[in-house]
Amino acid sequence: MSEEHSLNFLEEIIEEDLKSGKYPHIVTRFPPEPNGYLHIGHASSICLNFGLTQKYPGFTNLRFDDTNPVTEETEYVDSIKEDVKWLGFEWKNERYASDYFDDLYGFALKLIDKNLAYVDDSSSGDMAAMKGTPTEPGTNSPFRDRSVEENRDLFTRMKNGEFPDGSRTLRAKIDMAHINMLMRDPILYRIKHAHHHRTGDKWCIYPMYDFAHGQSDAIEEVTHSICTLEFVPHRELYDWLIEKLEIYPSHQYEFARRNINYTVTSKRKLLQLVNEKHVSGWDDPRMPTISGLRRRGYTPWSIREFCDRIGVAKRENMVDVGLLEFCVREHLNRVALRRMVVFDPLKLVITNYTKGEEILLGENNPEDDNGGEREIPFSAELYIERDDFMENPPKKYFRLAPGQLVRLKSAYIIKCEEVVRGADGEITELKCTYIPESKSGADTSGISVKGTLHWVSVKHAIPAEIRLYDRLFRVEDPTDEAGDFKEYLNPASLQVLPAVYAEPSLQEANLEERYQFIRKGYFVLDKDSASGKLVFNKTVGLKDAWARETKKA
RNA sequence: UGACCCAUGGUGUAAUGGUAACACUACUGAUUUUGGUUCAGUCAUUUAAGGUUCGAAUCCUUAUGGGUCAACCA
Repeated sequence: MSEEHSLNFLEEIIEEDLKSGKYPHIVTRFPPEPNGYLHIGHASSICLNFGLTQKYPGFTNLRFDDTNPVTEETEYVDSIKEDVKWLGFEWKNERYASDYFDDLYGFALKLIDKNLAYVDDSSSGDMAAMKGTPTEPGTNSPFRDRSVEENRDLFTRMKNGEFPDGSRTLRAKIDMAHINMLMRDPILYRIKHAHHHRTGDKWCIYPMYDFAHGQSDAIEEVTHSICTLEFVPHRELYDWLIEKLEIYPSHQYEFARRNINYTVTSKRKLLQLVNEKHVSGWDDPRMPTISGLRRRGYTPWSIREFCDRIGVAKRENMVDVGLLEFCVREHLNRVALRRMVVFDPLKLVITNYTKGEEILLGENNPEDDNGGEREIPFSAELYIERDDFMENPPKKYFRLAPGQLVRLKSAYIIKCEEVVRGADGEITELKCTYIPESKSGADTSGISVKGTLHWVSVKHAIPAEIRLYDRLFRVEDPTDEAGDFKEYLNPASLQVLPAVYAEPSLQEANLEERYQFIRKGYFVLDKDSASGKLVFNKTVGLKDAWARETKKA
């Protein structure tokens, strides 16, 4: 897809490692926690991890980081697998941190035996107090010097369920004065009498992230464990545990997560939007989730292309959503079937058209020579877009106006002869004449016009519902604003047009196909459609030079 | 007030001591039976100040700015 641009910093590291013979092949993993749906930010990580092993010898595992049973659910596991597949990637092994709970338990025992871990009876409040601050050292827990035997006994009993939640933890014995807060005797295991989505009620103690992630990497012999920047301070602990446990030396590398403007990419915040019904669900087409983007009409290719274009680096960033839109337009322009749909109808009668009706042919896609054509019924009574007519047009307006010529797409050139008004002065109808020799594809009129309009025959039009979307938030970075991020939701992010007029070929619309409603934008059928009821989502609009022009004036 | 990470056009990424490049956006213009597409063009002395060097976006120092770290979350 994308050939030879320069290497990102991870590719440089990997090429170095491969060249030096440090590894014969590489192993990466994509490690989501199944506590929410994947979003566009995850797509970067997915494309990175899977992309690396497409480019270099090796493979990528899908590993669920399911160490916190109270927030994790099978529903999320299923959605994550579906999304990764839909994006076009295949994992070598499907693994779960919970697959390794027995190994992890053994690792904990090993640390205890090496006198590098201890059971602490302190409350979380006490532990926080003893932790110190980034500028002040912490103090040792009074339970820090228990004997190996006592620690073993207590930890075993923790596992056996003899103690209530929160009463004890297993901590690494490192250094309470360490400059890195994470090295101040981090918690390794905590007691949670909770049902786990995979291990059921087998365990009542669960490992913390730091005691599961790196160890799982080591078990799978992951060579390059890639995560986001906020884990940089964890790397020291990651390395310490691997060293003390004497397990496979996986290495952690960090890159900057991708932020996109006018949205949020935090599973916590997205969950709030879902739970508080600000959106219809995780797959609401306004959501930056993979499932939302899919329903919105984004293609896997466009998302991969987007991730490819924004690249990988270590600096904070805010990517313009306009680039995502560019990527999807780029793809849809190549594949979308052209169709005509009138959103806001104005009736147009061709007074000199006496043939009754005829079938015209329109190309499915001008970008595709093999795209074929579809039939479009034409008659004397048509609908055009209300804002494609102006009684007193400004300069450079080359749509329809009294006395002005315009082409009807794939049909004839017409001229506006008369404006008909209703009782309240509202324009109700346009009377036009057409030029019979100007038929599309067989034009012998010699007339050239500036404007081309889409239209639909009144008698043949079929109804459809259209859902238009705008950005979910009014501000670029809702998280950066004062107050709650939800105060910045865009109240006009969804606009429903319950009954537009579509050309009849759209009767055959299906979920897989992408459509360009000519001069309107790209659309995709929504799953809410039923037989006899078409519902379309707007994926993204066309670039609109005229709108820019009018805005300037 | 500590430690760590980062700093290149409006945005995102290149340039690995030797002419600041590519893409998006924006703006010009050409083409066009979608005001779409396509094509051509325009838009930066690299946060600042010193230093090393024949030569610095790149190396060093300091400053400034931004981010991260005190969850029994990941």
